[in-house]
Amino acid sequence: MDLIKIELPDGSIKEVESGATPYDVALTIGEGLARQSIAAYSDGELVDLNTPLKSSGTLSLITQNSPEALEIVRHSSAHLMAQAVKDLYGDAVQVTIGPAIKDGFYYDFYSETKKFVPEDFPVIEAKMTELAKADQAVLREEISRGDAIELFRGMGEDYKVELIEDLDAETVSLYRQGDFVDLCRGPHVPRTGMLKVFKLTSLAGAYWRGDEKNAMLQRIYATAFLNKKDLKVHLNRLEEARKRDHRKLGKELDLFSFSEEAGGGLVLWHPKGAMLRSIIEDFERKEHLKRGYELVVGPQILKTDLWKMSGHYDNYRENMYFTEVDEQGYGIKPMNCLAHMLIYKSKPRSYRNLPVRYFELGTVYRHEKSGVLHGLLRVRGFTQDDAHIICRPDQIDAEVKGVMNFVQDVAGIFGFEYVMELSTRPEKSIGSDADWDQATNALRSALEDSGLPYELNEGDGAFYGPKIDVKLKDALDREWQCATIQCDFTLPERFDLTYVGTDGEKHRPVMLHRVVLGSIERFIGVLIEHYAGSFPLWLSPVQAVVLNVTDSQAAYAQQVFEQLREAGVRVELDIRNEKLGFKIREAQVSKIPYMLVIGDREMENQTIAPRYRNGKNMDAMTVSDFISMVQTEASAYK
RNA sequence: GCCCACAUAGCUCAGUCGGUAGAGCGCAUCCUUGGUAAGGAUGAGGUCACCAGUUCAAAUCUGGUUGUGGGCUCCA
Repeated sequence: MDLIKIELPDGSIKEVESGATPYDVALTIGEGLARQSIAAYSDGELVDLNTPLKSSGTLSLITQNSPEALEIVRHSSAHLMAQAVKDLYGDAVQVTIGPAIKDGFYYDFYSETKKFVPEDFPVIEAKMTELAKADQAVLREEISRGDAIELFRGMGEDYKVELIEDLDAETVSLYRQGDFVDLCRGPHVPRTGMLKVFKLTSLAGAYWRGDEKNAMLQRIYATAFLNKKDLKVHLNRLEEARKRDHRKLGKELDLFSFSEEAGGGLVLWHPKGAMLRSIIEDFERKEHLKRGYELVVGPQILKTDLWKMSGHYDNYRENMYFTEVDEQGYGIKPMNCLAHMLIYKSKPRSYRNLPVRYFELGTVYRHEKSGVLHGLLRVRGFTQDDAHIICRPDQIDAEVKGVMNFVQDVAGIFGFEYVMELSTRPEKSIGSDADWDQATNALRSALEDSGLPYELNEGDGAFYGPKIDVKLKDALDREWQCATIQCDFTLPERFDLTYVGTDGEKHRPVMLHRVVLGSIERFIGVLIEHYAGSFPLWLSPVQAVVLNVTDSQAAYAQQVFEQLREAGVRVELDIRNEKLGFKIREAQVSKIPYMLVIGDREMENQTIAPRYRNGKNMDAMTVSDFISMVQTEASAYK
């Protein structure tokens, strides 16, 4: 037998016989390590623990402590689940795909007869446990593409056949455990006995290959961990996240509601929610004016012909609401750009006056598919902090950077972490290569200048131009697009926007569509979850509540309340005939930052005794001292 | 829009086998005047989401509609 040299991460070299596996190598170091190992990197490539090593090279073992371990375990758990399902339901169910995902894994099944229900979960879990306890070896096998097609066709697994038919490779790899076989790249745990902690979580429909024209598959979501403790931590985290859910908090804090009578996806803002909105809108106007934007306001409906001219009628009609009066058709605006262009067009423009930056808190209506509505995060009527920057091509760069800085400033104030994505030219697109290059480079260089990481979504741009998307996460870590910057060459063309250049000729400007918060509704949804309902003082709809200890201080409490309200503090008065503890509790539960307690002592000294919502009592102070404290704190966005 | 599930008092939820409904909180009234997270008593409040159907009888079974939740597709 030939000997090969295997270099380990610590630099040491093991000599083993050719054909030895990573498991064998692990054994030479220690039995414990071998037991702990899940897979390995051989020359940088992920391989199974029982893959024969044919030549000298590097080897790095993936143990339970490695970051990759969980993903492999979950992927193997997906196979185990598929095996269990096939064992239980046989030919009635076809397997398709089952990857590991963040927080777990899923497997998609096709069946005409078997409808999975949550009651099946314990049955499937029990079968999985049984199969795992059997501790079957998980074996990799490589066969030719043709043989694989024949094999899966013989088994009646049409979806697997389709997958293999679309593969380029000469050979494909299969994984077998017991009598279950699945097409898979691997790697997997060496034995099913290594899968110990798993839990089926939910059931969902999913289109085959993510295309709504294809068959609807049944997806079972599940999760798996290396030990029970990690599973428990994960379940606790989900529990905590549910407490932050903006839909739950929105009801508890009386911020907003939806009504079946009004219609799905249409928000009813209650006084406290409307106050929060209004605070954010005031903030927005101020910040935009500071940055050279001008406020504009367009109409809520515009003639249908205009939507035809813009291309929305052809490309976006499904999402629009239309109305007709006096035989004239109107479209309710799903976007704000049209009015802004009409304002631009209302008079001749010179290169000297560019860029123009039109800002509007524009309320739009979009007919979103019923299944996608989600609290405030996906609605049908919403207000965008929308602006259109119409500029010369040579100004794109500076304008994009300006918007990026704006976005970063605002994210800093709210304390958000975010993910950025650059989406480039899709296959179906319009405009010249030069335009696309220039716009894409402008966006890219703004991203590079920010020094922050971003993802590249090749070919994911709008048909009219590339874009940067900024995504924020909700309590459950789902990403929601908020800010976006899009370059557009099409609409200026379609609307024949022009400016007179230095040469006295007409030129075509470029338009940037951009939002900073995105939609006020969505932003507030994310904001509620971000702060778990405990808004900083400057955002709190109610900043303070005046509480009297007994009826005898009611008149003084009333006087303090009025003094605060006049000073612009958002304050409430609670002089109900209740014990102080009760009132404190209510204020605490509604997450009001300051509780101002007034008893005989305070009335005597003409002071108030503030209690912060973290439970800390402050020394008594005069009302005017409290007012200036609140003003200082709020103006610093605290 | 598609798949699965769900819809009972203002809120959170119970309601067994088909025999027309309960709790806690909240609300109202009264008692209590109490110093930092729930004082006590009494009372009001429900076309069981909506529309059909099965049945002597439907909150309960069946179908449809609307809405909601988790996904898929799509998107701020």
